[in-house]
Amino acid sequence: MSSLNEPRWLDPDEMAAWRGFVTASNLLNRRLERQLKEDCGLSHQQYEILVHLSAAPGDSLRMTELADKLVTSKSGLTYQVTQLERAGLVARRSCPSDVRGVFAELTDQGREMLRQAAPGHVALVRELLIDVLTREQLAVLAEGLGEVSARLRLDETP
Amino acid sequence: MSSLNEPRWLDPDEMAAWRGFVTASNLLNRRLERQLKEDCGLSHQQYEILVHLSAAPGDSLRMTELADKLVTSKSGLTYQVTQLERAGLVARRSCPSDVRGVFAELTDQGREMLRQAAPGHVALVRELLIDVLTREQLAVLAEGLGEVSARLRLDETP
DNA sequence: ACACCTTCGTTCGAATTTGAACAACAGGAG
DNA sequence: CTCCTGTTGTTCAAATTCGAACGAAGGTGT
Repeated sequence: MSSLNEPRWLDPDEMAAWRGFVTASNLLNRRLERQLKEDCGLSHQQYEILVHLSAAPGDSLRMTELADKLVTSKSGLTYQVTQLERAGLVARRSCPSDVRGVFAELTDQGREMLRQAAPGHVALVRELLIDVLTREQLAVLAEGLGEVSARLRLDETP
Repeated sequence: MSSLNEPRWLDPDEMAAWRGFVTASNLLNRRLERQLKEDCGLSHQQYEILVHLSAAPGDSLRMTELADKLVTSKSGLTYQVTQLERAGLVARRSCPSDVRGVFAELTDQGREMLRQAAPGHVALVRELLIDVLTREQLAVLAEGLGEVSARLRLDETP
């Protein structure tokens, strides 16, 4: 009876995992944000845009595709791409096969900015997360959170 | 030579862990945000404020202490507590031992809101994260990210 | 060709977040 | 006591975020 009406609360271990996840995520974001801003005047989100573009064929991606990779809203991406465009790091290019489509493309200046920003960022990610964990912990994290992400992606657009 | 100038980039396993962490975090936040907003009109941040208050002795915490637990800025907390105060879920109380101090205290209405909101929230956290992972994965996550959080806390205020 | 439904990216207003600046106070060294 | 340094919470302007609404275009079935 009670098991049907009462929710299954988190036991101490589960709670520790959940709180650890939330707290680590917040603290990390905060720290990376600060470092990137001071170091090269970029927000973490802007940095990630550059990263995803540089990893894409032709250093360019459709707006929607990029928004999906970043896990952000379309309007949020529109805003940030506009900012990066003003800074000369990204350019918009219209899509040949679809008049509605817009490509965000990394400029030479954007590539150079990324080349300059990446080392410090990666070093910090390493110091704060990667090098704190063992190889086994990293593997578990990758597999577990990969699965979590995959399932979340599926629920999004069924 | 090059090892001194070239940063240690992330190998595929490390990258998978890092991307998994960032992506899962974003997707989860997004999803929880949506659910809480629809379900009871609260943001995730506001919900967490209620949670931390209800877990504190006397259902109340100093503003600074609460901001630390939430991992947010003091000004951000001031804003959100004001919102919750307007909604009648939280009340401000001045501190007896320190004139500058302000306690945020959970009201009866706030307790009731939390009682109503918690089941749905916990169920979703379970569905999207906890129940997706094995007991071992959860343990690794708790320990690993707990350590990451602990180290980040130390750097914050040296 | 036509209606119909979906997709694309942007715009808009509202809500939120942040860091810096601030005033008021606490606490300790001298 | 008196300066000096650090803390506390708020205010402020600026930047960012989101969802809903939108116009425009793609794609499909008839």
